[in-house]
Formats: sequence, structure tokens, C-alpha cells
Amino acid sequence: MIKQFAEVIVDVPAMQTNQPYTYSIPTELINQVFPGMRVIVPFGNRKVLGFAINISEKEPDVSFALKDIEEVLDLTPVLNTELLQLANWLAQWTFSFKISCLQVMLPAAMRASYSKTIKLTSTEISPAVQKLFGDKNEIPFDTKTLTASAFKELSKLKRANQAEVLYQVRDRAKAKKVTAIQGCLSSDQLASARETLRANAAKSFQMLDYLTTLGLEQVTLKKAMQDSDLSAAQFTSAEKKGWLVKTKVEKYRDPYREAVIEQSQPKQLKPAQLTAVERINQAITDHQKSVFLLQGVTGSGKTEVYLQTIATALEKGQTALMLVPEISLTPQMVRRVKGRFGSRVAVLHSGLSEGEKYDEWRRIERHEAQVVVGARSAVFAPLEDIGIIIMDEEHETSYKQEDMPEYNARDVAIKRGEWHNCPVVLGSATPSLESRARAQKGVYEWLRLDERINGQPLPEVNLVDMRQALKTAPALDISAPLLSAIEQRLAQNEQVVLMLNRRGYSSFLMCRECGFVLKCPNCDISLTLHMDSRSMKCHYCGHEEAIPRTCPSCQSKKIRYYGTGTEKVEKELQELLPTAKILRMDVDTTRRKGAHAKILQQFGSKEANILLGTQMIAKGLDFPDVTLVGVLNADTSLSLPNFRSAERTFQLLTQVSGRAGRAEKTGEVLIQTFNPEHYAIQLAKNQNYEKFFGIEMNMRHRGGYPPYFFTTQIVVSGGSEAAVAKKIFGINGQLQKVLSPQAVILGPTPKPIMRINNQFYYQLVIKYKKEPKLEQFLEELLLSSQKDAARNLKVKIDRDPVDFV
DNA sequence: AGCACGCCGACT
DNA sequence: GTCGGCGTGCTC
Repeated sequence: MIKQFAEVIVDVPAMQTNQPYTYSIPTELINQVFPGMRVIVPFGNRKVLGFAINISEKEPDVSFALKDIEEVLDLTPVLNTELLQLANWLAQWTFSFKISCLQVMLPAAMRASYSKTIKLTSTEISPAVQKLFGDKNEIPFDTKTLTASAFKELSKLKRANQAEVLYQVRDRAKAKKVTAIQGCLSSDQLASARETLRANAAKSFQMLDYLTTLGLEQVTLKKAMQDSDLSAAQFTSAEKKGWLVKTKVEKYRDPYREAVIEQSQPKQLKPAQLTAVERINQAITDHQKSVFLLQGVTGSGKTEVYLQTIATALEKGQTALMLVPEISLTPQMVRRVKGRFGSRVAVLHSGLSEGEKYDEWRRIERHEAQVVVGARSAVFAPLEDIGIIIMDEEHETSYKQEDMPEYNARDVAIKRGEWHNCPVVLGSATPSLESRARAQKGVYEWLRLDERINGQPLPEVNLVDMRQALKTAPALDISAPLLSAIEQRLAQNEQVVLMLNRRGYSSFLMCRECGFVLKCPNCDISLTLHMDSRSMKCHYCGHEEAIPRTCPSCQSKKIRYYGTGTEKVEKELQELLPTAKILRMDVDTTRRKGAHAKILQQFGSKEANILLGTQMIAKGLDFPDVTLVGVLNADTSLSLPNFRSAERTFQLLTQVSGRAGRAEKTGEVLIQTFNPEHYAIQLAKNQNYEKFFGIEMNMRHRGGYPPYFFTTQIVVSGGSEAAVAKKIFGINGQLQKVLSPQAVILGPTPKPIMRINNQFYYQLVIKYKKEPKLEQFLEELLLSSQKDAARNLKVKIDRDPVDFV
């Protein structure tokens, strides 16, 4: 009799449980559990989800009795060897729990949902308890639905052994089922059925006609109703007569099914594109795990390079992974890829429902889709035999995940490229300094597209010096030159895109008498005004309150909002241009599913002539009639106390400038700024990335910042400020001993937003070139901090943070 | 993360 | 005297 044992990573995200637990596999499950499958296991006195990561037949040498695996949730592994190994690496690289890394690779629908019920085991119970149970003997048992006293009462019952608590673990993943019908009569039987009908039973005749054409084929009820023009009730009655059977069939939720997408053919390539395509194709053919930096100005045809190299991988029977920032995963973008590869494409992005994401994931897993286009988390798509990995807009900071595990999709993509021996293409008009520097050093292969495919010059960029212009400006946010430029375009029936740079900016309420600013009671930041819900909201904890009419501090009525919000600009603009049709696009107007696409579609069909929005309009939009792009406030992102602020500003301005004049019409860009001499703004005006790169590298060198130095951030948080401060200063002291004199520690300091949801945050940043002992120290730090976790003191380590203010 | 075990204060 | 507070430690 063979015995099997499984090593399982349990769904308990804590340092103490960050290790495999061994379970025995009961006889009825032998040869049914494989590494990469989800299982349900007893853990302590409850049940949890876990991932089997290893199966062995050797009895482990332990002094206690092993528990049995309770249930296997999958028929085939949901994570293959590659992804299991990747999870291991990810856990180490990001200092995260293994379980978090395994979970992040799967659609949310495949996580477990936990619930508890309490069941009576005795009949001698008090009337109070009887009332809670009603006529049932098992009811839900959790602190959220029960009142505190009821919970207490039931706990007492449990302690007295008059009731037992049952733990449920459920798989949230559910395939969508739809009703299908299938004829079950032969043509002879159909003919005889026809004879039993009354002559005036028109619908029944129609039903039999339809069933005759259908034969024994199975179709969805929805389609049958469309094809036959018969109602659902008529199909139900046909079922009763025994003419057909109804079944439930599994169906994919395809969010793009409705849209008819025109097929597109590969386009003729410009010489530079051709060189790039040939070079990448070569790497695909030779199974080279090289990384390419594809640096191409806006409109230079990077996408066509992506599409043609993906085609090469597909021709070789391989698959392709294409990552794009969430914000540019627009219907326009999806249409381009689907247009080339049709139903072989799976799309993964945050606009999909949990079920839709699960379905797309299954299409990939079952090899029904060979091309995956998606945002950050799509980097874990269960593709096999990947031939090429593409990351568009590689400089985008949204590729870094903000919560555990804090991975950067760029690192993961390169790691997967190594496993599959395939090229990784990083594309951008404004590469991150890190990638551009690596291209310089020859770590990445550098491919350049310097010309726009339509041979058009880049749009003319002009600056408006707001220090002067503000004196005569028609509105607070719109200068005279910008206004007249807008008027001119509108008169020519052309379109205008206006961008409000809201990075590090919000509209808050301030009293003009006493300077009082309305702040969040839980967090150390001012509340933001939301006109749509007529309330003040905290962007960090979600706290919401009414807009005060008088100052809470001095009772003055002169309390009003400051700052520039899209709503305010929209109002100003509408007053200046009463006939203009303005579409506003920001977090408020795009929150609803599909709203983003709808606004773009409205603008594309010229229902409006001005599109006013935040950063989200800077990327990937391609409207031929847009001839003017205005940036209302270039500086807000520049003034952030952040070493990347110049880079971000340059990237944003370059990108939004690319929105102007993409077809035959020449475009113009107007940038309003208070810092017209700043190099980031000057060089964005001249669209000179290379010069910007040179200057900015110099700045980074002098400041000792990436890419010259590595950085790692340590954040300690907790409810007691004293404890948090003590901990971070303790860590600082230990670090001083471990680090070489070449390393620099910034801080410790309170984070700029020191308090969020009544938790205090302190941080320190280590800048270093080579610290062989650091890695081990950080791992030990996490282990030694596990006791603090119970006392609500958390230590978080972030390798290569995107920014630290 | 839960949950039990265990040792100290304020109540029927 | 007990109930229940939350500090400590364990979960195959």
C-alpha cells in the first residue's frame, strides 16, 4: 500500500506560518494531488485553503500525527512548475509571504471564502438561544452579522459543549452556466408529432420546424430564441412535451464578444522598425533570453513592432505575453491586438468582473488563447512555451504593485523570459533612467525608432509663463494664449485635449479668516472636495463628511476651497466658452465600469470638442482631429520632494504632447508653467529625451540615487507612535553595524502622511551599491519582527521603491 | 490570521 | 469565589 504526503503552503499570511506544512493524503485521494493544486486542509482547529507544492511517498520523520488533506479543489494543477518556482523567487525577492505570492498569480475568484456556522448539539437550551436559532439548528457564526451579546451567548454555548463550530472553506471560482436546448426527436418522430397538433397551433408548428432544422445539435437557449423567433415559454412547453431537453452548459463571459472587430493585416515597416523586428525575431528563433529596450518617439510605430514579433512567436507555435499599463489598456488598444490575432487573444484588466477575469484565465490555461494582453498582474498569465514578452510604456510606475507582494512586473517579466529562453522587449518613448542606463551599458540591447511613421514632425510645443500670464488671465487656470488657441481650434471644428496634472494635488477646504484646513480625523491629510457627492472625502481611509458652511474653528463664513480640480476647471471653461461641449474624465467620472470607454467613444465620435482630464488622458489615445493639447499646470508634479519628480514630469509632458496632431493635421501643444526654465520642462518642450537623460543622470549621480544606487525602504507602522519610532530607530542602529561605510541611510523619519487610519508610519531608506550582508539582515529582521506583529507593529520592506518622499 | 491556554482584576 | 481581560505561542 503506497502512502503519499503533501507539503502545503497554507493561507495564513504571517511570518510564523510562512513554511510548508506536511499532510498525509488519504487513500481515496492518492494520485489525485499534484504540486500546484489548491487543497483544503485542517489547520489548528479550523480549515484553510492551501497550495500543494510538493508530493512525496516518504514518511516524514516527525514525532506528531500528520493530518489528512480534506479536499482537493482542482483536477489539474492551477500553477505549473514554472509559476511555483517563480512564486518562490518572488517571496524571497520581495520579502513577502509565500502564500501571498501564490495567490497573486491567480485570479481573485480562485481564492477561498471562509465562513463559520454554529450547530446545536444539545436540546436543553435557553429560550434566548432558541430565539437566535429559530427553527434551524445551524446558523452563521461571525462577529459581523451577530450582535455582540448574541455572539457572547453562542460562545458560552460552545464552551459548554452544547454546540459546535463548523468551518467552511469555499472556492469562489464558478464557471458561468447558461441554459442550452437540444432536440431529442428523430425526423420521423418530429413528423408524427406534427400530426398530433391542431391545425391552428401555429407556434407549435413553428417550433417543430425549428427543431427539424436544428436536428440533434445543442444550442444556447438565447440563440435558439433569436433564430426561431419563439419565446422562452414556448421552449419550456416543448420541453414538457418531450420534444427537447434543457441542459446547463458552461460558458465563458467574453467582455468583448459583442464588438465586431475588423481584421487587420501587418503593415509595411519603416527601415528602423524592420531592423527592430528582425533583431527580435532572431532572438525568438534562437531562443535568446535577451532584453531589448525599444526606444521610440510617439507615433514611431512601436505597436506594429510588437504585433509583428508576436506573430513570429505564434508561427513557431509559441505564445506571447504583452503587458501594458492599466490606463492605456483602452478599447482602442485591445482592438488593435484583437484585430490582428482575433480569438487567440485573452485580455486581462481591472475593468473585468471577477468572473470575467476567471474565464479569461481559464482560456489561457486551456491553451485556447495564445496571446495575453494585460496590465500588471497579467505578467503571471499561465502561458506555456512563451516566445516573446513585451512590456509597453516600461517606465510606467503602475507596473509596481503597492501592496504585498510589492513586485515590479518588469522584474517578473525578465525572470519569466529567462525561464522560457525568450526575448523580453521593453518599449517606451521615455524609458526609465534605469532601463536606458542598462541599454547604455549593453545589459539590454538597444533598439531605436527615431522617426514617426507618417513622417510628420513632432507637434510644436510652446510654453506659457504663468508668472506673467496670470496677471491678465481670463480665469485662474486658463491663460489668455491658451484660451485663444482653444477658440481658434473650435472655430475650425477641431478637437482639444486639456490635461490637468493632478499628481500631488487636490482641492481642499481652507478658511480665509483663520487659515483652518479641514482634515481627516483618522489621517494626517486634508480632505478633498467632491462636488458630485457634495462631500469631503479622505483619499486614504475613505472617511466622508458634509461640506461645512462655516469654519469649524472660527465660525467665519469665508471658508472656501483651494486648489485646482477638474470640476472647477470645467466650470471656468464653460463660462468662458458657453457653446463648447466639454467632456470631463477623471477618477470621479470614470469610476463606473465602462465609463472610461464611453467617454473616449463620445469624444471620438465628436460629441464634444474639448476633453478635459487628468493624467489618464495622456496615454494611448489616438484621435485624428485633436490638434491642440493644453497642459494646465505642468509644475505640480515637479515640486514633489521626490527624486523622480523631474523624470515623471518630463515623461508626462512628452506623452501628452504626443496626443496632438497624429494624422495629417499638424498639432500644437501649450504648456502652462510657473517654472519655464526648469530643464525637465525645457527639454519636454524640445522633445529631447537624450539630453534629458544626460542631465538627469548627472543629477542622480550627484544625489546618489538610482540607477547609480540601489534603494530599499523599510517602513514601520503601528497604533502607537512611540513604539513605531522606537522600532525604526532600533532597526537603524542595527543597520549601522551591518552596512559598509559606502551605504547611506536616509532617516529614520515619519512618513509625509504620518498617520493613516490611526496608524503611524515611519520609514528609512537605505542607498547602497553592494551590501552582501544586507539581504540576510533584512530576512532576519522580518523573522525577528514577528512577535511585534501581534502587538500591532508592522515592518515592511520594499526593494527598489518607486518613490520615497 | 485565529484560537486556546493562562494568569491577573472587578463583579454576580 | 468566577467571568473575562488580553499577553503568548502554536497551527502539519
